[in-house]
Amino acid sequence: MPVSPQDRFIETLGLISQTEGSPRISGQILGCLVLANEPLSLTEIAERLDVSKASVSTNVRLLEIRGMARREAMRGSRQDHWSVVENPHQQVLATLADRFRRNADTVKSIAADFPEDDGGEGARVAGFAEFYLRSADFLDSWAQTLATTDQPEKETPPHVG
Amino acid sequence: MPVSPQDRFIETLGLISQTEGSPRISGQILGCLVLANEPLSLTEIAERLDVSKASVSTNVRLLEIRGMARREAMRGSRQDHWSVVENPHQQVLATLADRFRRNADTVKSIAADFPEDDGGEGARVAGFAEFYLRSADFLDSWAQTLATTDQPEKETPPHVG
DNA sequence: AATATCGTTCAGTACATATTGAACGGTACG
DNA sequence: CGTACCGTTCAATATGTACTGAACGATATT
Repeated sequence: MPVSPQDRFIETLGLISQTEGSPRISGQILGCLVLANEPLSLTEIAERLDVSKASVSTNVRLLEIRGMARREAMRGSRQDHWSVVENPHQQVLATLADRFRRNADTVKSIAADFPEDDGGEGARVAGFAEFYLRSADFLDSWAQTLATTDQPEKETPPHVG
Repeated sequence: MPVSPQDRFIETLGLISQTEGSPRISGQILGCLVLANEPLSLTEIAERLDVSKASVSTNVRLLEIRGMARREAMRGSRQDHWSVVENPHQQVLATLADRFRRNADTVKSIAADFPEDDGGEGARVAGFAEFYLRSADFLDSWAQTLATTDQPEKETPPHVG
């Protein structure tokens, strides 16, 4: 009994998610939404993945925080429905950039506490901070690239904002 | 009793490492090596961080695999000594690029298994694969940037190789 | 206003893995 | 050839957290 391409995609995204330090389920949910191409209810997702609704509730909101999923109200239904945003990766890169920027701030303030005659310790720490800062900038420009390049694949540019 | 900037730097790198899904100790070791600016023995690292030598052994080799640390033989000592490489971040970015490339391959092969009349499912999956592939390229170019820009900060370009 | 239908929260469990102490193998020294 | 010194490996433990079932609160319908 070979597994379907759909299941393999979902499972793969779950594994990738886990490798990157996120809950496996969040990746699986993402795959689910990508395949569906239409808003899915919390119950539908839970049944599709065979997990509890509590997990779906928690993790779909995690995706929302990361800017990858969006909650939508469906006409004629009291249930919340969820779908992927236009450029899910763009959003997650921006989030990642924020994290790097925070890292930069933290390390930079530490670097400032080193005395002058520290034999270069403070300078090396500051170098780390600079890396995080430049990384954040780089990630942002990358996200920008995705925004412009992925757009044409949609037939109707949504002109968001 | 305020903690020293050194300790805060080490602890911060440990936290960041943990956030990114790696063992905390590996980040702490990295911080240790950065501050030291000279090769440190396994025992020295273990005592500095107050952790077991077993952990240091395992995690310093993890840093080695990621290309951030290098094992060095010190004249007159039977002990292995460890130091950070010139551009630790450059190496880790390249490693990350490899991972993305593997993700791209995996997802791409899954996308190929979708039938023609799948309502666009296969195309969306392929879009994911393309993102991973382009991400890998982006990471590589980023690493390249670091290689050229970080070099001047050293007074004597080591001319490794 | 009462009831039903949601989504969320919370305590508890299960699970993965980071970390450790002790045993092991290998290599240089006497 | 035995001994001491390293680094690694392995089984066991500790720790963090993903996940679940059940209780809760809120909202819409009747």
